[in-house]
Amino acid sequence: MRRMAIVPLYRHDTRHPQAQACAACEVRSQALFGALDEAGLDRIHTHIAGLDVAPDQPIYGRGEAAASVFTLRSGIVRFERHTEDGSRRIVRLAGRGDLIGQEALLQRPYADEAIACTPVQLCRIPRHLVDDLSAGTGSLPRELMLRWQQALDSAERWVADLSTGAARRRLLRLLQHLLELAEPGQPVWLPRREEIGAMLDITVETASRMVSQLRRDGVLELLPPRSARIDPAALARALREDSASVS
Amino acid sequence: MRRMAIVPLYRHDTRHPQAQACAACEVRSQALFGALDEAGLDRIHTHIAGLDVAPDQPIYGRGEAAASVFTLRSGIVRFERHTEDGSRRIVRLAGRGDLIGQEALLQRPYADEAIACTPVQLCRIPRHLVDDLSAGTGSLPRELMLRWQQALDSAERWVADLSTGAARRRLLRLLQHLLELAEPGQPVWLPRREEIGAMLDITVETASRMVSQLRRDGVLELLPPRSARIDPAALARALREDSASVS
DNA sequence: CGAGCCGTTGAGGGGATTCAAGCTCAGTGG
DNA sequence: CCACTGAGCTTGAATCCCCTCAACGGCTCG
Repeated sequence: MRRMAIVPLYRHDTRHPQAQACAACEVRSQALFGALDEAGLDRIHTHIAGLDVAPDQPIYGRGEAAASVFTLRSGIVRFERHTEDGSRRIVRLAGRGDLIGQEALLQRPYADEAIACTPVQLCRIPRHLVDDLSAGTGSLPRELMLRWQQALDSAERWVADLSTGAARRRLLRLLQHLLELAEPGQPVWLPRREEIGAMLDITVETASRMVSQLRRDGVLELLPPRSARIDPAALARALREDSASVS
Repeated sequence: MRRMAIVPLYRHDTRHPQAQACAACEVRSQALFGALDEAGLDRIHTHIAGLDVAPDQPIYGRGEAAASVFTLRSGIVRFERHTEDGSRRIVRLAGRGDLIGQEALLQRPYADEAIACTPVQLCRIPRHLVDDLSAGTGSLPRELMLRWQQALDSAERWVADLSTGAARRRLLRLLQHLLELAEPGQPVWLPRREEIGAMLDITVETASRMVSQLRRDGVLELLPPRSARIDPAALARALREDSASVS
């Protein structure tokens, strides 16, 4: 049901292996433990598990007892909620360097369902490890609050940008967002039409029509297995024209 | 433009007046400084300003340099964002006991525009006061993270509940939300139709039609100056029937 | 009392949904 | 090798919900 294989991390002799692995981490500068100095890293004696999660596999579920937070090393994760009538809505995305499942630090159950959109690599950080490091006088608490603020900002942007206006504009904004999440130069991940529907609260048919239309408009070029090349200039132009027609 | 009159707070001789005022605060149990014990309160030597803000008056604006956080003692506050094309969207509400403007603690500009919906009473807490109190070994940092998580949850619910589905259902969900924000037994605050529009991304006309319809259905009873009595049972029934018709 | 804001209601048009059919493509098994 | 299948995507046609435009009444306030 869930793939949580523990992958081997880089090891070294002179310092604690976990500290070595974290010091060598390619997202350390943006990730949570970027806040730790070398001495702080050396205090990491708890095992941090590296996980790979395949697309559409859950990382955790809403309501589950939360014992760990995760740093997203690569890939894209979506957060879903279900409404009482059974329909589902994607409320936010997370990308490289983001911290997810922070509820764990408060001994709260996870608030959303977190599911991998693309192949995902993450680091599972046990709650007590963060607790121990926070107890000191370091900058970790502030760093954590910063992540929370980032998540809050992301959720509010989801309301203002992706849940407002006509379907075409919502899709254009989504493309902008996906462009930011993608590795520079690489093609962007393009969600399934059904996923686009759950993100923008539109039907698969409408999502399909809008994507096709943007393809014809030269904003988008489909690269069949769930990705696309986006022309940023054409995207910006489309957004401008769209605004103009309204006002 | 903004009313920020400093109202006198209760004073006493034996302890620092601010500690006295906070200890006597009627929302202390839910508010931020509820986390402080008596000793902690005694360390509050900085002046905390009590403010009254009239409806539709801003508390702070997006992008403003943020020097203070606020505890909402009574009333309802809305958070707004503007999209590039000029339209505005309400992305979240805050009620009694909520902490607002937490970005200030991170030395970040305010992320949204915060505006009073009803007459609002709040406590303005300077950033350094929180910094000083956090430096100790108290539970304040954890308490702050809890507020952030609450805000995040509120924003995500805004996406899942108030930005999803048909207009009627969105309004029903909004009424539920307003019911939770109201003082028990008191009539709920009913936003202007234009505000309902900005909350649910519908037009004033649609908002008006839906409100009138719910009034005829007995869910709602208008109490003209911006408030209403809601029949919780009828509301629940309406939501159930609405779900049934979809599935 | 007129001006302006707010709320309501109607009529018409447009955009999204619904229902339906057909397409591509990967995987499976004869 | 190729029919068969099912999932995902696309497109069309009809319907419906919401938006747009418009007019009007109640209310407050200068």
